[in-house]
Amino acid sequence: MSNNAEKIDLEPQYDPKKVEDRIYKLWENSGFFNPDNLDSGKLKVEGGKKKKTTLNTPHSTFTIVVPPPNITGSLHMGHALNATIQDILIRKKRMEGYKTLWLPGTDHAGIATQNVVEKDLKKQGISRHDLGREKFIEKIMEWKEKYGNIILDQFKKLGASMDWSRTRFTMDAEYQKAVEEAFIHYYKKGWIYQGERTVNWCSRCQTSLSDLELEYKEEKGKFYYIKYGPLTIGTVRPETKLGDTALAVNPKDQRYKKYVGKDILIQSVDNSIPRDKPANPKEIHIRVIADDAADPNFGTGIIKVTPAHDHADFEIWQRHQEVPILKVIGEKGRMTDKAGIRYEGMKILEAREQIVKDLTELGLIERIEDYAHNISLCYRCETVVEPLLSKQWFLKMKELAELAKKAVESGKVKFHPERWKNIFLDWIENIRDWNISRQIWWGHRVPIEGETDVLDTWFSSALWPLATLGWPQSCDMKHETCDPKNGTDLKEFYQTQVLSTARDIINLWVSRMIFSGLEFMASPPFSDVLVHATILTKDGKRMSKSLGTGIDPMTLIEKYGADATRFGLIWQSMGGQDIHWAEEHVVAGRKFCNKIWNITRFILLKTEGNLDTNFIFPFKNEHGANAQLHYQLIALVQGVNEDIEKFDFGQALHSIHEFVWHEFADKFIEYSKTNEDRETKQILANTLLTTLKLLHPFMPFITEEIWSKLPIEDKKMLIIESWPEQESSKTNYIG
RNA sequence: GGGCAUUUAGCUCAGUGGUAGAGCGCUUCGUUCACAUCGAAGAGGCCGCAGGUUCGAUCCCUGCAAUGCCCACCA
Repeated sequence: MSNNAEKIDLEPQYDPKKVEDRIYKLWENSGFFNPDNLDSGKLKVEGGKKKKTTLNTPHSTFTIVVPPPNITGSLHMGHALNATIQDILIRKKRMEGYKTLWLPGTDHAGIATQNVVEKDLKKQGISRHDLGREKFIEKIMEWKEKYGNIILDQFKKLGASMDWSRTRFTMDAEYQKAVEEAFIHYYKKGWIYQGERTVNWCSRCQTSLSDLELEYKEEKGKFYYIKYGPLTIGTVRPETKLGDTALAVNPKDQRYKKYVGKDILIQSVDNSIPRDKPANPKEIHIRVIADDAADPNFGTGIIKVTPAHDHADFEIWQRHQEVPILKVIGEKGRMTDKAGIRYEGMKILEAREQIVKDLTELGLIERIEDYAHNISLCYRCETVVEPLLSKQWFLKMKELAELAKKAVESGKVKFHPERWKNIFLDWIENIRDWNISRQIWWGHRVPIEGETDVLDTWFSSALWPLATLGWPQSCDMKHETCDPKNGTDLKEFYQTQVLSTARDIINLWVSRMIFSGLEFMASPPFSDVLVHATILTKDGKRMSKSLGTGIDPMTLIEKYGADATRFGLIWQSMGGQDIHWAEEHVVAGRKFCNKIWNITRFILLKTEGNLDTNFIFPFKNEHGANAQLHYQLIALVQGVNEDIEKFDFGQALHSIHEFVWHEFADKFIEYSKTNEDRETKQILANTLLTTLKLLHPFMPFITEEIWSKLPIEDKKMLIIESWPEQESSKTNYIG
């Protein structure tokens, strides 16, 4: 054997560095990432028989659109896991003979990107206002050219078999057309309106935010009891007192019945407050109204109504329009002139401090209690978000929500694990109109003459599965009228199959894609939503770059190789449970690579480079080691197929690992050292080939590399080799 | 205030109505020609707590606790 060792072109140890980039280039050059180069003719469509799977795949295509990462981002562990999962699905389906499309791209990420570039410019002492809108957007485009594709290159390092010829960006010219088309469509339907309402305002980003773009933090504050004439009101925000225009009590509250509908006299802290006709500048009148929003059991049972600075108060105002509205906090987070000369220009917290002092001096503070409550923060910069009266564009959600709800309830869209369906339903059933305008510069302009606002980033990403496939150019709004001559992608690949994503954007993104697809294409954009695990630190904490608790997947790939990294990620993905990240499983992955490598080495040496795969039933001994291993392999193939269809990737990988290492290597290979008959060698060869195929979606680089070194005639690349199907136990896989 | 998830070996996690499993770590032995990124053997668990159902529960039911995550306009 030692003579033949030289013929066997495998070093004793597997080195991913010598393999990965080279193999990736081979794949790219092969063109097999592009479905146009895949022949789906060999796909077996069993006559009328529906396979029992969770995937609804009646077509011969299999499509996944990648959740487009922000151009500001770099790959984090969540991306790496998600990309690996999608690659497993795509690679398996490709081997099964489907025309697979995995469509890559990036999101312009309005606020996030604007913030990053602004920060960058600030280092040079430049503000976006110095540049002006046009120049600033040019700067962003420059920035995008430089850094925007980093994350896509990182996907390549991970082995992602995406069709790069179809890479999309949400600010592409065609994509902008799609966004415009969608807006106009809604507008014509009367679902888009402009209105002055309280919105969530970030005073740092200088824009409104939707409810979903908020984060919450518990804050230990004070609860102030303030005298209003004969009454006492509790509040955590005494500075909004300056914007009070009414007091509300519950209509059933006997204590305050006599005040309802009457004006009461209160002392003002600043005689410059421009109220209506103050009889005495130091005293103002305020109306007491009855409204169910007041809970008699909370605080004193009285609400101070500040319509311009509180969502609930705004709703009260909508029911009692005789009440005036007074905007005392401005867009920059400072008190306005309406707050009075004494407070004008102060920041909110300064004003709060000052007014508490002033009220105390006037003897108007009854008492102060400690109080814990949630404050809202901007999800992009963590500034405290203010409810603020503002003129914005809104999209009516009633009918769109109903469409999406029906699709999910009827099972046209399935969530995996199923419990995430409830997250979607809770949101969609209590939905409010969507504030779709943002007061930033980077994004899709609201397509209305004279408008300076841009659209919410999520308005455009809601169209991702449509716009990336060519909508609306190739399609006249209705699925039936798609003209394949204009753009075959939409017709061929829509509806896509699996949408794999992190849980935190289920409503921000997934829900909105569902109703967009239903509205514009009359069918959901995907049949299955796979909500993957969240990767946490070993202590169960959130991975955070700023806290230094994040793990960089690129570091892992550098250290252990991409296959080992993928192994570690998938090994820990069991049933969608959160992952408390443990690097030792990547170590195990690297060891497993080496094991597979050496199993191959052994078999090539053993067979002297002549792989004999011509095994024919029956076995010489149906109860012998050869038969036993073969039947175990058949069971493995079936289990792995079932597990992947159920999205139990971790389970599938555990099964393969167990078989390869402990059954194949530890037992059978040891057995084969003393049993050198032809049948044993055939089983060795067949088992190797089948396990390489099974492993390819999980560990694509090493399996492709090994495959390329196997002495087999008329060999295809492993990436398009036939996937081991579940067949009867008396069938030969290979051949 | 609601809801969801988790709680099993030192660590990260599988698992089943009937003497508990993996990976990593640890101990001992092994320089046999695939692999020391290896092999063999081994130590190590009142399967969160308290009740209940059952002949029998880690697994089913109830309650509790701890941790994490979502949602909610209680001023």
